[in-house]
Amino acid sequence: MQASPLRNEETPTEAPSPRQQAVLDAALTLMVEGNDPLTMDAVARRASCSKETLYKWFGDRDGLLTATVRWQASRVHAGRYEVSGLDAATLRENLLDFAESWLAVIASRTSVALNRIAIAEAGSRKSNLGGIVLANGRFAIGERVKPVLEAGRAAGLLAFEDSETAFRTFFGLVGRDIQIRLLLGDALDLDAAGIRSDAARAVEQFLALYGQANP
Amino acid sequence: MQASPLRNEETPTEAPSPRQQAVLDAALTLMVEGNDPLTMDAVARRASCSKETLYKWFGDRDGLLTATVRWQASRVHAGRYEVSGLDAATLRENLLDFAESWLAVIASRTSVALNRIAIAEAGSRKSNLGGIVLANGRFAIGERVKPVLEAGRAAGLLAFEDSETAFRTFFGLVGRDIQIRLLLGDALDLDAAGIRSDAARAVEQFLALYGQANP
DNA sequence: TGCGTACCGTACCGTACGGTACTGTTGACC
DNA sequence: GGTCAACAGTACCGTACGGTACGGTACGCA
Repeated sequence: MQASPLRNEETPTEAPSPRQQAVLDAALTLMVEGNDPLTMDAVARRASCSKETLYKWFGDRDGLLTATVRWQASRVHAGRYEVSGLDAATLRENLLDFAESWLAVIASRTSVALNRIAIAEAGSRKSNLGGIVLANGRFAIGERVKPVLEAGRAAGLLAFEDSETAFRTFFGLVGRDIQIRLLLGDALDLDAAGIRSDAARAVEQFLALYGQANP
Repeated sequence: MQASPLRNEETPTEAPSPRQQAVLDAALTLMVEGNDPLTMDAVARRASCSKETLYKWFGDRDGLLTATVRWQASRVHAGRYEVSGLDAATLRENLLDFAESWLAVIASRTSVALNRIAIAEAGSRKSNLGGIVLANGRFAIGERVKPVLEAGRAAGLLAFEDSETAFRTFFGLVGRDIQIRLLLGDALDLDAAGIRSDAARAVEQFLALYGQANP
C-alpha cells in the first residue's frame, strides 16, 4: 500500500466567468435537490441558458460535472495553518478545527450529492470525477493535516512513525460510519452541536493514542 | 442523533430457486466486472434467460437489484460469536476476527460494486437499496459486534458507556478511509497481509482507548 | 396424442436523454 | 444604421434502455 497517484488532480484550469459560475451553481442546486437526475436539459432550464451554450463551454456532460466539482471545491478550501511553535493547546485546537470543518463538509447535502455522482460515475469508467473528488476531499485535507501532525511531533507532543498512517487513524476517528451512512441514504442528521461533540471526542481519542507529554 | 429506522430491512422474503440464484449470480458477475452498466438485457444474456422471465420473477429492475443484494448478503453472514466467559485473549481474538472479515468485505470488488449501485440509486428516490445494504452491512455487523463489546465490559475488560458509540469508534478505526477511497475509484489494493496488519492495528488502538486491566 | 406450463429468444414500443442544428434577439462596435 | 458575436429557446436526431408481446420449444400430465 503505497502512495496513490491521485493527488495532483486539482488542476484548477482557468476560473469560470461569473455567468459560468451561475450555471455551475444551478447544477449544484439541482444535484442537492436531487429530485430530477441532473440532465443537461434540467441544468439549461434552471440556469436559463441554452444547451448549446452548455456544450460550448463545458464540452460534454462530463465536462460540466467536472467543472461543477472543481467549482464547489474551490469554495471549500480554507487557508493553511500556522505550525511553528506549536503548544499542546494550539495543537488540540487545530485538530479540533479540522475535525469540525471536515464533519461539516461530509455531512452537507452538497458533499453527499457530489460524492454520490462521483461514485456512480466511478463505476462506469470514462471519467475521473472520483479522482477529482478524492483529490479535493480526502487527499487535500490529508495534505493540510499532516504538517500539523508533524509539527506536533517536532514539538514533542505527538509520537508516530508515519504521518500518513497517523492521519488515516485521525480520519477514521472523525468520520467513523457517517459518510457511508449518508451516502446510502440513512437519515442521520448531524447538527452543529453534534458535530462539535463528535469532533471533540475524535480529537481526544486521537491524542490518547498518539499524544505524549511534552518531555 | 438517535437510532436509525433502517435496521429491520433484512426481510429475506423466500429464498430464490437454484435457477433464480444462477440469475442473481449472473447479475453479480456483471456488477463486479463493471464494464457494461448492468442493463436488464445484459443480465438476461449473461444468465441465458429471457427478459420476460426476469420481469416475471423480480417485478422490475429494482426488484432484481434488491434480490441481488439480498442474495449476496445471505452468503456473507457468518455465525454468531460465543460471548460467555470472555477473557482478554478471546476478546482480542474476536475483535480481530471481526475487523479482518469486515475489511475483507469492504475491500472486495463485489462490495464496492454493490455499494456503488446502492449509492447511485439512493440519490434518486424510489428504491430502498441503500437501506438494504446498510441493514446487511454496517448495521448487521454492529449488532454482532456490540454483544461482544458488552461481554467484554461485563468481564471487566472494556470500559464504555454506550456500546453503540464504542462500536462506531471501532468501525472508524478499522475502516478509516478505505471504503470511500475504493468507492471513488482509488486503486488502493489491500492484500490479505495488509488486511491482517490493518485489523491488528485497529484492534490494538481500540483496546488502548477502551480496554482496562481486569480488576 | 393432445394440452398446459414454464421458459428462451427476439422483436418491438415508448421514452428519456446526450448531443446538434437552426432561428431569433440582444448588444457591442464600427 | 449595419455587421457581427454571443447567446436563449426550441426543435430535432440517434440511441440506449426499461418494459411488453409473441412465437417456438421442452416437458410434465392426462
